[in-house]
Amino acid sequence: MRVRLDLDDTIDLAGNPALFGAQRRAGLVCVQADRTGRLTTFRRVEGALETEEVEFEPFLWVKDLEFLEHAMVECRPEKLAGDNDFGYLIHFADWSQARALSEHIATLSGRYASHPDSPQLFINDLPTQYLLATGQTYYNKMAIEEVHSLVLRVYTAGDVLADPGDDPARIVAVALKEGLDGACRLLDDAEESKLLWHLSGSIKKLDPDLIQGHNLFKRDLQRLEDRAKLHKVKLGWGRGGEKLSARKSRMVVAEKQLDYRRFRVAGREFSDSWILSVLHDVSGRELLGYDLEEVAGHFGLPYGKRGDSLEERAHKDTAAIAGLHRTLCYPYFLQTQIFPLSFENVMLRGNATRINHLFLREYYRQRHSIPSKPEVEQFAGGLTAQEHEGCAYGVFHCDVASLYPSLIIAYDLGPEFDRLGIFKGLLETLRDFRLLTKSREKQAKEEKEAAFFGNLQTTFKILINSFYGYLGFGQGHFADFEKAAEVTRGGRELLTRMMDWLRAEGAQILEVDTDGIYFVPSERFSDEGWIERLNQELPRGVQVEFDGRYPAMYCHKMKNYALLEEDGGLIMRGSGLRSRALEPFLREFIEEMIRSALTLGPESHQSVYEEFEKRLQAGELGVDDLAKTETLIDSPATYSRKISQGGRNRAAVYELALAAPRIYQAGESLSYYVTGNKATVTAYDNCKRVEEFDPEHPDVNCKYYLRKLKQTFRKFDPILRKTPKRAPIKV
DNA sequence: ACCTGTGGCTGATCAC
DNA sequence: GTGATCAGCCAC
Repeated sequence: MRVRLDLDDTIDLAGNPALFGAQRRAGLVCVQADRTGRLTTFRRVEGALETEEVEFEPFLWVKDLEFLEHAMVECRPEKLAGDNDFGYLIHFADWSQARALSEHIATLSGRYASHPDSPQLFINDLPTQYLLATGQTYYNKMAIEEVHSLVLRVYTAGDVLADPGDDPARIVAVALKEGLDGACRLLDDAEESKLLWHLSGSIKKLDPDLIQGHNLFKRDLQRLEDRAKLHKVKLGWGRGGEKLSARKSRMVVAEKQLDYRRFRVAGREFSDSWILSVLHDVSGRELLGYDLEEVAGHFGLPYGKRGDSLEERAHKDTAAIAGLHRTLCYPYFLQTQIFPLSFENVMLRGNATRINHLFLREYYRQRHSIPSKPEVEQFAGGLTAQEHEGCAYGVFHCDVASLYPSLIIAYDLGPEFDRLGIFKGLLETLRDFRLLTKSREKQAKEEKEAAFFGNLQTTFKILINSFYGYLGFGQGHFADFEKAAEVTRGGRELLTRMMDWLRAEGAQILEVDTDGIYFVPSERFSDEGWIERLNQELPRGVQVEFDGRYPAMYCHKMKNYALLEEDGGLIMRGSGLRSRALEPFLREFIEEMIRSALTLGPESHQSVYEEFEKRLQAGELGVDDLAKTETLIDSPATYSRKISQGGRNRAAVYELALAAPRIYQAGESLSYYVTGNKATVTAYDNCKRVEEFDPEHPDVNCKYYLRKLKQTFRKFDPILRKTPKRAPIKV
């Protein structure tokens, strides 16, 4: 019996319109709007594509009707329930009327549509409006393989070993691969314009719903557009032959701001595993760069090398890209069945924005008024504490399961203006579904089934954890900073009570951060019952779990520690211990010192220092070990502007990016080493990119790195020598 | 026209 | 040298 791997057969979707949308029609793979505002939907039914022109009335929310008076727009206002600020919903016969009124209101009020105090709430994207108003979502009742996807990879003369006289930007080949299992085909016409023409023809013939690539937006599509422009060739990739187009866009991922040109084509979606890798690495923080080689290598996928033949390389690369997408897209594929957003938008927009759309959809459905965005306020976060410095032995770790979601549910900390009260309900439903999918994952007999439920479980977890963040999200209509502050305050109080209880039981607390505590137990922790005794002291609705034990721990600073595992593994935490910006040899040095101190005893790390010093002096450390790798947070142009305005200090990465032969963009990283022959040099004046290193004429500043090594040793040495006040308890 | 949050450590630079 | 500040990175 075939197990259908889709959401609809797993959980009660019909009973949860706020979470899954009110209409679960199957197979939607794209919603497209043409310039005049006509809407077309594309569906996969039994593998075939069904195209349908649909009728739809666009809409706009407003605070009051005064702006309608002199607007020459045909529309139908509707009074909404409740007393929230956006009390009217305006319906229009077509998109141009909706846009006209939005612009009219913007002009009259002097506030652009997305301004925090704007009197209008306008979703400036017709397909999104359609999904939101109809309660439909993409990919319903579909398995991920049923979405017709096409991997695309462009190769230029610069990528391959071409004639020196050849233009490195010339496209020599484009590789295409249908889905995970399709064959790779290579378009390699010698005449570039013919190649581009063949490519458009192939895309039309293969008719993919989704075009996948690695660095698709900044690399492949940009290259294609540049060359198409040069040859005056049209890239008519749309389902009706429409041209590829692009607009400037920006994405914020953790501290990085990514500027890119967002390409789009009618009737199809784009997916870029470069962007997905950056998003993935926010939690993993293991990748030094996001090129295909690095990312594919990280996920254990073979990829093409420069020396390979073009066929070989294209074959491997497209397979790696398809594999990357299967892994990285899955949670987004599932989320696309939840949110009223296209697959592209689900990938490219943040968690809190997505949750905002859930609210808007349900309030639209129930014809209820919507609150204005709140005033942004600062609020306190989680509790952190360090009560021990140095080494400790026989360490326990306990933490509160889903701390913030539990507090929100236990104390009903939903947004004040959520008059329909859907916030808590959504959270409870998600929590229940997560438990369900977790158990289905465990029961699964096939690998595919386990992967499906695993991904579903992860998806629910991500969503659950985003709800707290939404409360403190200034752009969310239902954000509530007071409630966000209550949640964190509840968390701090709970942690404080746990710490008090542990101390009273004779434990020595080491490190505390937000929802978990590392401590050295007393003899009263020798039986498993202690966790229950602790839970009895805590409020209902929160659950503390025993998360693990470690033979030894090194406490360096708050949020900076190392854990020695039973099997000898060493877990490093914190920017001071594992930052990617640390030179690899220093990372290794720090790790070795800590390992030595924890396993062989304090003072043993002295010999690690001596060994590294010797290796450095003997020139045994290569430039890759010494080089620093840093990310350009701003674009080099932004950096230059800040420098000229005196807003920031100079930094080596940016100076090198500016001096480099190619253009660097925000979000890219660069490796460099320090040159010169004095121990103290200004890095940004004495640095070189690793690519520029010439082994024939090594110019690494050995004195500079020896000094860094010594400084690092001096910083760690006194802390590594510290041992606990008392001997560990045998438990 | 886009954007989940707060807390904490460290290195580089600069003003003194 | 020292302290302040910024930028970058990381924990949760």
